[in-house]
Amino acid sequence: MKEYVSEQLLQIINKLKKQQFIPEDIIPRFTVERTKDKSHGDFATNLALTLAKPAKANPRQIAEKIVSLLPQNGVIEKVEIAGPGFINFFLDESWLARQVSAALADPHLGVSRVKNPQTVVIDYSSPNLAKEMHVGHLRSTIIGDAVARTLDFLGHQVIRQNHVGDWGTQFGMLLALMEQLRHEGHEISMELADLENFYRQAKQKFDDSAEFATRSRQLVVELQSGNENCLALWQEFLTISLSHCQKIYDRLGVGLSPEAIYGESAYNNDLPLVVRDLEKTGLLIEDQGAKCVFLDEFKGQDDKPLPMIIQKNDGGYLYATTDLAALRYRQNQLKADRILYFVDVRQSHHFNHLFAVARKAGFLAATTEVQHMGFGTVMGDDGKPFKTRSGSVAKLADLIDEAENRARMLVAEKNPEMDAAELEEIGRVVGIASIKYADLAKNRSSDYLFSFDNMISFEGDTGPYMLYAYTRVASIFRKAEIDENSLSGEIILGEEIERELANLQIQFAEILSRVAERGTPHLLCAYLYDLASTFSSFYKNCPVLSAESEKSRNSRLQLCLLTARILKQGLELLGIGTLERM
RNA sequence: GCGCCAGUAGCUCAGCUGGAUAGAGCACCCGACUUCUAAUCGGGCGGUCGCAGGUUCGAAUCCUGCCUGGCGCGCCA
Repeated sequence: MKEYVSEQLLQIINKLKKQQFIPEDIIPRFTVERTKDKSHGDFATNLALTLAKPAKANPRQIAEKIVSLLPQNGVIEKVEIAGPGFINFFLDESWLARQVSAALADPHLGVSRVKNPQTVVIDYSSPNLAKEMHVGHLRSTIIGDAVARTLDFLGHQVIRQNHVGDWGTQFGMLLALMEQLRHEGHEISMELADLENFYRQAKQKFDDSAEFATRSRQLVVELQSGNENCLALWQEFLTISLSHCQKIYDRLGVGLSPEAIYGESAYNNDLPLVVRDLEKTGLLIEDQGAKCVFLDEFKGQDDKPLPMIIQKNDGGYLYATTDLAALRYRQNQLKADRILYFVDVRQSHHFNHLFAVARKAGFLAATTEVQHMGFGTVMGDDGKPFKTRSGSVAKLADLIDEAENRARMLVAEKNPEMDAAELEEIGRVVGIASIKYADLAKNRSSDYLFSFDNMISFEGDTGPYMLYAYTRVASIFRKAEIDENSLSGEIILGEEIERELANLQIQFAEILSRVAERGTPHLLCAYLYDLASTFSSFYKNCPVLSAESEKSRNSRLQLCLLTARILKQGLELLGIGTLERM
């Protein structure tokens, strides 16, 4: 209805131009916004204020003129002029009520699919397979996943790409260690159970033993030249490492499966083609033995253009080459209309550079959107990147364990009589919800402080609060023993809080499209929190099952039902599961 | 040195394309459970929006300068 109001105003602007009230060539930059203060109605526009200068008139008078030109309609019940010349719109209550009914009748909750679906490639998670997943992968994984789910829900064709680090020099020492251990008669899969430890061992040997280091380098060369034994060993390593990742994804409820895996090694054969294509465009320049691309827009020290090194002086390729190959593949093979990278914000320079080179080289169509959805660092209490108590990088598996344990203990405290199995299940869901909600609720691009105490607290704006709000609705329906599909009848918005709740419910669609556009799930979190807390007030003030009339009871049950559905759907888009009781 | 990002209540964070009296949560203080789960709700306390200029009818938001912190800057990813 925001669009509806904007539409009406645009027509009025045209009328004002015809009347020569304002000059023909003026394009007013006005906004229609939801108001913060209910006394200002549901929407407000600053149109009259922006027209004051071109019309050479008092904004309040202009506002009156605009209001007089507004057509009668069933959407807006009342219009007021306020302050310096704002126009406030009050939504018609019965219209609002009908919107609620319509959303309830729609399995898609009143959210329409986009008219022009895009093929959106989403690059997220992308862990380095040489090591275990750690806290640094958390944000990419869950924010990327939430955006992927949202785009999918809106009707886009989403292609998830897990650009795992499965290639490079570090694999030499890992393979060398595998080889050695096998030679000594160890069971490799056992040794790889703790990947982190395995990596440490390999690194240690690499640093300590010249012989081992030589063998490692040799294995890298063999691997890259396609030696079969070497590839088999490498494949074995990947299989185990990928299963570690999949375990984490499954625990976190992240929608990444082996199908999404398309790692660095997948582009090996494309790398020479990237060089070939770049040579054709004349962009490739040899500098100090390395093949580079220089763009004037990217300058380093001394105002000299910064190179993007495509091929090293020893013939080896770098991440820029792989990233270019990936862009090329996503454009040509996957037919992407839009490509999103959920990668640490510290790489923003690299991505800007990359995108510019790719455009210049013709790897990207002019219409293809490509965006680096950078995210900030997860910090510890000390304001430094989050570490464990022992000072090492926190493994995701350990983080999840701790969240689940803490959640289970708190749930047990609240429900001393709950049986172990249910406790386990609830602890699991609450623990994961806590981690994910705390992260997703923060603005993507800035750093944030990781705190178990804050996120698993059962008070305030937390994952557990959201889950709790949902269980309260669920319990009404359990108690009422009614089939939710049998509900019908008119929605009555008698109480202020009911009106507020309905008003929020019909905003779901516009929130989702903003999340999809900007890649910012925190907007959805804020919205759902708003919905949940408004529901809590409603729940307190408006008896549902014991409402004063059957009509009111029916109406309130429907408000409850829509709240529950939006909460469940919204949390699902965030990748957070719900519980029927807790 | 150059570039990017950040600085908002005691703490953690929102604040949309410049809009009305800068908002939440936590903490603290008061009040509310014979009634659908009090993991809740209502109220209070708390802010020179880093500083100084500028643009504007209007600036936390845009521009300039400065201060503080973080990050990045040729063959790692």
